[in-house]
Amino acid sequence: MSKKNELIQSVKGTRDLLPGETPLWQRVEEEARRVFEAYNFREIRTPILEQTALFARSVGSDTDIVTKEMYTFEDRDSESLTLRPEATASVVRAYIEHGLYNEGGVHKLYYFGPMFRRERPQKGRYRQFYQIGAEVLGSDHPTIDTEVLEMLVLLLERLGLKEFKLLLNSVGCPKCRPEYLKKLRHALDAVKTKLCTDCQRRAQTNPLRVLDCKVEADQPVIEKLPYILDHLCSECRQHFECVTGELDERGVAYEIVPRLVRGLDYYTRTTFEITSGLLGAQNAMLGGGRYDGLSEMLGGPPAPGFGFAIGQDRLVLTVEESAALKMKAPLAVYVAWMGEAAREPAVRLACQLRREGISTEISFQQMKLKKSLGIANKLQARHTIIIGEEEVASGHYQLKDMETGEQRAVDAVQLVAAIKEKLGETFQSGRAPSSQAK
RNA sequence: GUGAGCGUAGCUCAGCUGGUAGAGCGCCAGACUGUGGAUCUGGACGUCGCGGGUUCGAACCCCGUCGCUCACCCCA
Repeated sequence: MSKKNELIQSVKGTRDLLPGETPLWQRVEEEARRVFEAYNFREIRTPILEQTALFARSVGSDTDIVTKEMYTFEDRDSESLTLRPEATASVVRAYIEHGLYNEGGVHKLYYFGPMFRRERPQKGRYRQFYQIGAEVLGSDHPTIDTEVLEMLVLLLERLGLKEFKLLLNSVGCPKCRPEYLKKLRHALDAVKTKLCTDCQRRAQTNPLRVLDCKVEADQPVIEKLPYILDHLCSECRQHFECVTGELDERGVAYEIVPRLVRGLDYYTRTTFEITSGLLGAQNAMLGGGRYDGLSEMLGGPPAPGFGFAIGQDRLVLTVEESAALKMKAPLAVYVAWMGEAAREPAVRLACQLRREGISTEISFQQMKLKKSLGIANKLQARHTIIIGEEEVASGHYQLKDMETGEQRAVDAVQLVAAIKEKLGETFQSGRAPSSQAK
């Protein structure tokens, strides 16, 4: 039990996004929406809470996520529930549950939202973290893979990112992978003793991960291990060649990394990751791939899928680091009033401005003009409207441009129009231009 | 779950070999009865993370604990 008066702080691995940083988050979300919708994706919102079995069956009951990272608890009726660790399973669940496949064609869906994984927090990794993801359900055509990758690269470019790499691999399918794994295990048995202790353990638990080892001394050994790319069945090989061929056609740069491994069980064929050097140890900014058997695993009809998840926390970090976006949240108008006679006209004017969508601040108590201007300055207001006894009497208010310091008397009746004109088209909303609808 | 580093004012940090706290920024007020951003002057704000130990005396040394950060594992 916590002591009285003890400070209560946010749960470990969760954090508050303060107004200083939310503009950047909004910017990223707006750009994602715009790009996704340009590719004809539509938003889906699924619950944060799901039955535990959903993740056990899709992500894989032996994966780290399921065995030790999920927030799982018993509901009052002793049903086991879990805070979603990822969203692909939920999207596929919804697709099946509502029979979207009956509509025919492919479904292109995107989502935003928080995910939960109980790991030790570090840079770019949180227990509540945010993903922006998209899924295409209903076809295994390689062009889908390509189109989605093209879309992702466009999004990153739109956000001003330069330092990123698209890493590509194929992990085969249930037809070719088991055989490959057998070969890999066999090869590992022969060289195991030359590897680091971590890899010796991985050779048992998850042989694919050995390929991903970063220990310098292990590299010569790892390079001689068989890669799955050389052991794909003909269908998987053809699919992969199609994807890379079309990426070339579209001018999307990529790097084939035969050692790229994903941690979720449901992946088949194409897998990929986009990394950024600006991120520290957790350099995977987003990842995804194809999951052709997932729908069946969840009791649905055959419905091949391809998707990705962007780590929004990490994306925001790189956008910050690359300093491509300077966010300002300028206020359009500050209304300064002095004297009781000015109060009502000032309040009425502020209301009018706000109804026009012009961001406006007004003090709720009377103060010296000097003080008001100080506040207007701190809020970075573009304009200050000064209303005192004289202004009320004459019906002309002082309109001051805070940047230039210029000031003139404007007829109160024409004030809103005058401000609109001064703000110009880009600032109709009174906020930065990023809020323009698509 | 494992390891390392760090917890001093709202923020960034200083504080020599132990003598009960300082700077810059920010904040508030004034110089300037209705004109901001500069300058100057003054002011408020600290259980030195918490608990225990050593000591005449602890922000400083020791032990424990909590928190944060980074890394491992794994992933977004």
